[in-house]
Amino acid sequence: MNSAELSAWSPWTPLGVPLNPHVLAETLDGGQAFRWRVDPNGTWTGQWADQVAQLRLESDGTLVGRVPSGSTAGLEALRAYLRLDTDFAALADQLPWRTDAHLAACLAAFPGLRLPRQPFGETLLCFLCSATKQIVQIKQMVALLAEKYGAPLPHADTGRHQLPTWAELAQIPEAALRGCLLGFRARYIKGTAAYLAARPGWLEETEHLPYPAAKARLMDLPGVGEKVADCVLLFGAGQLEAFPVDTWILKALARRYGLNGWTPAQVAQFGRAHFGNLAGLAQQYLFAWERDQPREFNR
DNA sequence: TACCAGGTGGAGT
DNA sequence: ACTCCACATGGT
Repeated sequence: MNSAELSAWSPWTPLGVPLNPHVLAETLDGGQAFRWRVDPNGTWTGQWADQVAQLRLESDGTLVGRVPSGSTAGLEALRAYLRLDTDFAALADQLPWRTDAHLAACLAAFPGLRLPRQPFGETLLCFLCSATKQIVQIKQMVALLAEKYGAPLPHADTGRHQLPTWAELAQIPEAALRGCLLGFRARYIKGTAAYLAARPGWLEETEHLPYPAAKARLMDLPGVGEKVADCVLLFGAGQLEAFPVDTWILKALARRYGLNGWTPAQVAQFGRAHFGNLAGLAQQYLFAWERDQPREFNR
């Protein structure tokens, strides 16, 4: 990054939430979002919609952020993205950690973990890319989609792009999508783009439906099953009751709760019953903790 | 080299 | 309703 780029940012602004580096990394780069990168100095740069922002931790643990200097609405967009008006510590305190020692350990391991509110359509796109892929690989696919097919960002320093909109995706041949390392997921994305193109307003309506109705509608999309629908609603619509069951959650519940051999549907039902209406928040702690275990204890 | 990855959809029981 | 498996491709 050169000095001209540096001067294009607003001053660093305290955001009022204490964090540690581990939790910040888990929040931005732990499988919720796929468009944040950290430089060797510990400064994170991330993008969503037509926004770009930077985050870093002061030595006292204060989270500070900045946005492009010409972007007047940028700081408010960053606050909304991070849900700074939501007290996640208070929400976590409502989880049944007092009677669940493992959950208590997960909460203690990631103090201040939050669930950013990502753009709904982008969240759908990212999790359509996610099937049987590692997080680093999902990031790569998403980066290629933005680079090759997304509009340049306003206020951007060199080379930053938005993700392509669903209308734009509908115009891209499936073979071209496969050029973004999407593999068989290209067909799902193409099919979803066609479905949405034929139904103006469908996605916006779905975003604001109650959880069960929204989930049912999302599952009409090709490539969207229970898990992807729950991720889209948890990370892209703020539906904290959504409880995505992926391979890590299957492992976590088998090992830490004795649910060996349970199917994803059974685990999902257990999650709702045991963790309650904030099950999705509990899920994120369990997911983070499980992935954090040393490999030799984690296969 | 095998096995795994923030799964889904379709075919065959 | 449940089980099995193809689907692409890179990481570990």
